[in-house]
Amino acid sequence: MLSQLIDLTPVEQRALEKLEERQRPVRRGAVLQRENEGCSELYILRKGLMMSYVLLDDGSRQILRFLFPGDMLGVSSAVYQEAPETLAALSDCVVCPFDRSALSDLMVEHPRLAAMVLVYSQIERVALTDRLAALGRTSAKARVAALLIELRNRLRRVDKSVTTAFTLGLTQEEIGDATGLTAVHVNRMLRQLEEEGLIAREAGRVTLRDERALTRAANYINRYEGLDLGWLPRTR
Amino acid sequence: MLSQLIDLTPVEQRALEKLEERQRPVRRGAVLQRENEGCSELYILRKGLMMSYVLLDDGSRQILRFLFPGDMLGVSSAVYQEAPETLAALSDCVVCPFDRSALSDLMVEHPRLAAMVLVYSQIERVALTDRLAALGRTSAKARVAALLIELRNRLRRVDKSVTTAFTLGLTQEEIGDATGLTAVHVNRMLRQLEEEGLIAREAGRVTLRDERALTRAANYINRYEGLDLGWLPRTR
DNA sequence: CGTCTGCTTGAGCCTTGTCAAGAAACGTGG
DNA sequence: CCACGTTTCTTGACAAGGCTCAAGCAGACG
Repeated sequence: MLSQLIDLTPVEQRALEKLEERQRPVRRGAVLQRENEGCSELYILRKGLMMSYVLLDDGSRQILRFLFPGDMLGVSSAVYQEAPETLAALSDCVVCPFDRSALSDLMVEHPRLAAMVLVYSQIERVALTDRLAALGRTSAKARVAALLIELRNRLRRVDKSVTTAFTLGLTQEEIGDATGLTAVHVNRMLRQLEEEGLIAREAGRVTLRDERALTRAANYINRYEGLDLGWLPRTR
Repeated sequence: MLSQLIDLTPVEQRALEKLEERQRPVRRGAVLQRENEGCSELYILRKGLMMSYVLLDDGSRQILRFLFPGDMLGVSSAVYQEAPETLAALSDCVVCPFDRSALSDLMVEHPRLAAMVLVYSQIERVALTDRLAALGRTSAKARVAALLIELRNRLRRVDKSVTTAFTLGLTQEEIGDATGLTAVHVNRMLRQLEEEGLIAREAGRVTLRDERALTRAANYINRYEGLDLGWLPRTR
């Protein structure tokens, strides 16, 4: 992920690889980090699909973000005594845990990587504000459409062969928890998108049939494009 | 802001002050940075209240964040060729503009300040996820209550004399654009909170009368507390 | 003094949620 | 490979929270 945005020097590459020295498998459904529990580790997701979520006290869940291979997990938790969100695996995953001190060392020794971590966290921030605007100001149909496009785009970053069809490894309840809807209503929206010819569905796979109309319905922006990183520090 | 979280060395303090060398007044209602326009400057807000928002293509607005003295503005815009959000002044303000390269220099020369910028952006991120959960999963009343508490808490960070009463310099339409509601419904919710004795209102001032009940109704968490910054790099 | 912006309130509607029940898919142990 | 239990999907009927439209009012400001 970090390495996809700029060309790294061999030294920087080695520093990043050092973060990924250790590997840990995580079973589907397992929780890597629980909200309100202490935790001083960060992770890089190597394989699989994860999510972060919070539980409200009426028991409802808000999924904050889906996490893909290459993503850095738990940065926000590292800043707090107790994790502000739960990290859970949606499929069998592999993560590379590393200590907060490793992040600290990285920032001292590789300012350009430090800047990249900041850039990365800003991309994530803007993606979150997009979702905030979606939940605050768009219809149920638009939110579901936006979720589908976003999932496809992020899958494509990992696997270039993904084009318009993909397996969405999510239940409709999970889609609802991400978009602020009920599972029942998600079902209705998917059906509606299907009836209108915007998507097709079969056996857990979704095909985006009219991407233009879908993007328009969703008012979606790909936040991994349009970056300007020319101002980053030079390599030491 | 950055300086409130940890003790800085004199050298670090001077580096921060350098960012605030220049000052620029911004009139109430003025726009400092417009969505989709180029922009290579960042700012530190010195005085006044600002907001960041996006406009959707049906013309509706989502306010993303309110900005208080000490906040760093435009970090996310610095990462993109075009600003992802608009920055506008809600009252007469003073900002200190500085160039992206100054941020870059800071990260090279003061790793601990670089880490603080990252910490700061993570606090903001978590506050955004709280709002995401509020919009996705809580009632109109809870959202309005959460906004009131958050405003009070952030005002108090700037001015310790603020306790339970404060002037909220927002129209009900702005509250609506922040909480994903219409101005009309915000009005009804404020009235309801008042009738239930949770708040009092007079002439633009709000008093939190039953903070415990309000916090419970809002399920609000103060994200400027509970930090753990022991792992930050040592000063060089 | 007139205009404009913001606040307030009511009536009716619409999007989304709730509840319920059956069908389909999935996973597991025998 | 089958049988069973469990999860997930689907659909309908109904309820409700929040939106729209509309109108009156109050205060700010030129």
